[in-house]
Amino acid sequence: MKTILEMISEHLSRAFEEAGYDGKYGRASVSNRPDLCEYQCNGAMAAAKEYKKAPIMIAQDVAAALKDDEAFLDVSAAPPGFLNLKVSIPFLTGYLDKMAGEDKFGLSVKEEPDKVVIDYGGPNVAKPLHVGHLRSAIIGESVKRILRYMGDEVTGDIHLGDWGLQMGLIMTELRHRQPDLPYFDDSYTGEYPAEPPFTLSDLEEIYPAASAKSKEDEAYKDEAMNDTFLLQQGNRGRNALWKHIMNVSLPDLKKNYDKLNVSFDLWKGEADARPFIDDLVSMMKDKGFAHESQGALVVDVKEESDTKEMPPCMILKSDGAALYTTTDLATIVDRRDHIGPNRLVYVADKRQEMHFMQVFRCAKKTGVIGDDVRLDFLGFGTMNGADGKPFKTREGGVMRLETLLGDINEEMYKKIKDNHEVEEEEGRATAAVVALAAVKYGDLSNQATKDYVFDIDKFTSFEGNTGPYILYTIVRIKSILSKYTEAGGSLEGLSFNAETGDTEKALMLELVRFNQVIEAAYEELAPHKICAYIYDVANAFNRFYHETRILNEEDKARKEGFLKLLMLTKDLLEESIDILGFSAPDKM
RNA sequence: GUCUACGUAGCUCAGCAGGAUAGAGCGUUCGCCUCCUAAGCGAAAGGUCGGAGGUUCGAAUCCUCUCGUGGACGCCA
Repeated sequence: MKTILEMISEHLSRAFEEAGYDGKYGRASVSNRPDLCEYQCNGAMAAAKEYKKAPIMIAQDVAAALKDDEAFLDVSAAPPGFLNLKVSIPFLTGYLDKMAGEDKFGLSVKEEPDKVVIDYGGPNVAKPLHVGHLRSAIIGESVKRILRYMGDEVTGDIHLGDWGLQMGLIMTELRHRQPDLPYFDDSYTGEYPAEPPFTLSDLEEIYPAASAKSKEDEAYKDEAMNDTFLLQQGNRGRNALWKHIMNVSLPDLKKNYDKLNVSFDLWKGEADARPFIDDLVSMMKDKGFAHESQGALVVDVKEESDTKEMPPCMILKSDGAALYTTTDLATIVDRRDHIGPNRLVYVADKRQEMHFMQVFRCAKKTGVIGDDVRLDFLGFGTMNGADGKPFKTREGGVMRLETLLGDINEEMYKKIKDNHEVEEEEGRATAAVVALAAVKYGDLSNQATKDYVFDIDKFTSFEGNTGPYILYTIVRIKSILSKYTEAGGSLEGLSFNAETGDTEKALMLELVRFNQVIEAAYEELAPHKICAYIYDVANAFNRFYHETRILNEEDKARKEGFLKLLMLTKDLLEESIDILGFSAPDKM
């Protein structure tokens, strides 16, 4: 169904035409002066030029044409040429009725859905998830859900970092520690042990140690690069070791993403792109796209319109090894052949923008992917601490995700316990739900592309524009509804009030915005628009709640009208937070 | 150096296909629980929208310049 603005615009367009003007000027928008009106149209001022007529005259003509329109309670022209509109209750409740009766509140889903692969998460195996991985997971998950909600067929792929220098670093460090392991003996032909030569916590300690050494010790780094190269060349021992690393690391990653309510359809990684690399490179050579430059194999991706230097896209390093552009391109081949998407969305740190621009251009230029496939890069900013610098623990180290979530869960649990008596188990479960909402909403309510401040104190205070505020609103509504049904009331067959109070109508006016908000969030891949919206809805509800005694209302029909409104508000908020990737408890 | 993003209240951020008095939250001050969860609601104070030009009837929003901050600029990912 159409958005409420589209419907109002249709009425306006008809009125413009009736008054002798072009209907294109009849575009409505939500009022920015709620004290004067609910919706407004500024078309008369734009039309003034074409018709060489004072805008106020045009506005008056249109207002006159709308005089008997039942959609409006009040239409007036205001200088210099605004059209101020108030909608009628039947028009509003008619729209709400349709919303309540239709799937997805009447959202017009895509008639021709796209087949989309969204690439997000991107954790490196063998490294614990830390706060830096939070954004890609949270934003990617929400964007995936937004795309799906609009009807697209979406595949989420975690795209593990499982094939780069980091693997070589781990192997090198391991070799230094345990030189006798058979994996490093190229003459060894027997079966390798089934048990990995390390535990998860070993791995988590090995990588940072190796990484630090490689930065100081040139020879050490060369060794790591050699191990990486051997791995990529199919060296038997290195590959057996690689399997161990994966087997130890993946279950832990899954566990952590589960806790975040983030899930992937595909757990592929850079390593899975490997089978496609050779053909890809040959093709680029054969067709003359790739050429040798400073020892490396590159594809030029400069374009006439470029205002800046655009370095060529590097396909192979001078030592012949593949690098991340190679695996990203090969991954596109994999996705093209096995999924056949017409859109690819990458959610990664915005510092990688140049890289993806090169990959996209190279893919299109070399025909790896057709021109009809849309390639999008959604870059997000850095998560900073309260001091405005990249987020660190108090000791200055990298904070593990588990630690962070654990801390917030604990704070949350205390808060719940202070609020009312709860069973330990129930309180803990609620705490986890609310804490996750706090973290996710805190991230998603900011524009993804900007850096944002991750302030633990702010997240544990839970006041104002926060996830817990949204949940609290939902919980309030749930509580009222369940009180009503427990007392024997039925929520079937209720209808909206034909006469409303101010805050009641204000809430209705928020609810009807749903469709256009979701569409905007979809178009711009902008979850923060949904956050801003549900915050407005929650505010409107809480104002209504504070001045309305719902269950004590004596007029039965009126009470039922309130309850109908509550149900729709609750459903809409719950569906919205589901799109954002979190959920509400029954109590808090 | 080149390119790029951003600069809005003390702090953290919305708003930007131009529109009428620039909005929230936190913090500060003051009210509101005999009533459906006070993680709430109401009110006050706080801004020359970095600066300067320009386009326009009208600019936080579009253009140019300028200052400041962050980021990216071929063998890491």
